[in-house]
Amino acid sequence: MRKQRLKEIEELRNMGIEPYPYGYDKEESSLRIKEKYDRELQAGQVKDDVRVSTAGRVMSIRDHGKSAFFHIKDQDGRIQAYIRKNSIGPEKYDIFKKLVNVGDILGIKGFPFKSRTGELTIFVEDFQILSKAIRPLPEKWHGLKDKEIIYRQRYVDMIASDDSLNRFKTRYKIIRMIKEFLDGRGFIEVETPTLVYVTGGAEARPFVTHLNVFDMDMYLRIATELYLKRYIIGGFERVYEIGKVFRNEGISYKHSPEFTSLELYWAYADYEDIMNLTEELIEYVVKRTFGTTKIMYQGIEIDFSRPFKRLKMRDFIREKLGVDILEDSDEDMMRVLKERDVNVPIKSRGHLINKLWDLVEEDVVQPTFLLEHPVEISPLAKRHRKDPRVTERFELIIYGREIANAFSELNDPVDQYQRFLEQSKLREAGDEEAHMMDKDFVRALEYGMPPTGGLGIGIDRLIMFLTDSPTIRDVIAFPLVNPKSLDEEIEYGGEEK
RNA sequence: GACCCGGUAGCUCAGCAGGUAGAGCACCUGACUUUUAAUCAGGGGGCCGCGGGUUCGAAUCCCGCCCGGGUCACCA
Repeated sequence: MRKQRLKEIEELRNMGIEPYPYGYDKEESSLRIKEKYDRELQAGQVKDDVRVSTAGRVMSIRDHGKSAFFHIKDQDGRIQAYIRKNSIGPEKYDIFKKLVNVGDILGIKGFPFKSRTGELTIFVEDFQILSKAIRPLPEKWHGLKDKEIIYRQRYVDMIASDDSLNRFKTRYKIIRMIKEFLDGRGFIEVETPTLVYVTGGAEARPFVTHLNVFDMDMYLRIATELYLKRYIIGGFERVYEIGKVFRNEGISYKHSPEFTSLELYWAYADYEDIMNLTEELIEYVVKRTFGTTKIMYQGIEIDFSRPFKRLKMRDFIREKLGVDILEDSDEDMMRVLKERDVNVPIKSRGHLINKLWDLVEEDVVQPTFLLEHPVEISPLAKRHRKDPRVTERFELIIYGREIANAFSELNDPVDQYQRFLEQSKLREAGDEEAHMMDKDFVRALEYGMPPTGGLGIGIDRLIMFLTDSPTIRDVIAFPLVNPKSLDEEIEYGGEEK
């Protein structure tokens, strides 16, 4: 088929038609044209006192001999066009019939009318080939189902599936809404390094790279936290960054080695303030994107209206499993785990608590703030002012998944140094996910960081909910895939095969 | 990492009691001036994921590998 298309391109050039011209005067989108004329025209009615010009990819052609209907698709949707031999002239019509195929990019000019069946259509008076495709599109009815092609060649998926194209448009909108909200609250969007000397702000294995000028290993950031706090120390009071972070770990429906995080830091605020901000932010985004706070995710209705439920981690686990993570012994907790067939080597009390939580987290479906995690599992959070066994921390749980993590930030340099020290010991003992000692960050804290509340949101996971996507790969346009040997030979012209 | 399922035409899939590789869409040729999965007639198109084995003969059976999907485990 490629051979056939390459032949056609040659034919076009022989006729003096450039199959890859430089531009086109696209005046209106398919959507705009429909908005303008759809209501005013009745089926069969013609509006030939106006002219429209648009462009897009040919998605289907229904040839009737001396006339043809076809659809073109652009960023905003699809629109039908109608071309007729006696209107456009036999030469041009012949070019359309023989040298225009599904998949090509076409510019069309003409006037709007409504077909017998009532679909707004452009009566084509002139067209121009803007790009010849030499590969065929996927099947028009069943579309593209092969996940491998969907992820490896997302451009094909976007062409074939309006849902896919729209999903990434929605992603853009959601991120824009978040920025709009935060800007309105006086937050300043900043940038921090992606290449770092030491990683921190999360527990994760980093990607390692090498800097030639200093002949030293460097890392890709695993979080933006420690640099954003340096902004706060420097004098900024409300900052945020939306950006990629990298974690050299497994891939799953909710994990990607490269993902987008939002982190924000708010001086003089505590975790209560952050909690209020978080639910306002989420509600705002959902409402502005969908016009309602209720959306369906995988067949279940999720209501994002404020206030979100607040639930103390201790209370919830006690209620569900009958064990108290603050009062009961490790043995008691172990017993509960064993009763539920969880048999894992226990590394620490914190690990036990995490495992208990894993047993109950899927019971939390509607947006819920999980509060006051024990100190053992919250190394970066301040202790609770009323109960030193827990921290001023919350996670936002939706559909059993963590969407956000926040706390009153630790700003005591001595305490921070101690925690780094403990972490680096773990690191030396082989724990690749333990924090590295970040002496410059401790030094920065020594200059004094105001009391600060911080928030991290997994943007991709949030977008999964808002686009009803079952896996994170569906909301990352070009997800990481196994490179696989590029065995496809690409040949042009001449050669026989 | 363990287990399960899959990889056949550009796409969606059938074929798997071992015996010349199929359909629909797409493509090419022809007919058709309001179709929308247009219709009708004809035609071309395949390293059956890769490598090995069994066999007179393998898309089909056996072994290994690669790639993908799912479940569980690990991880947060």
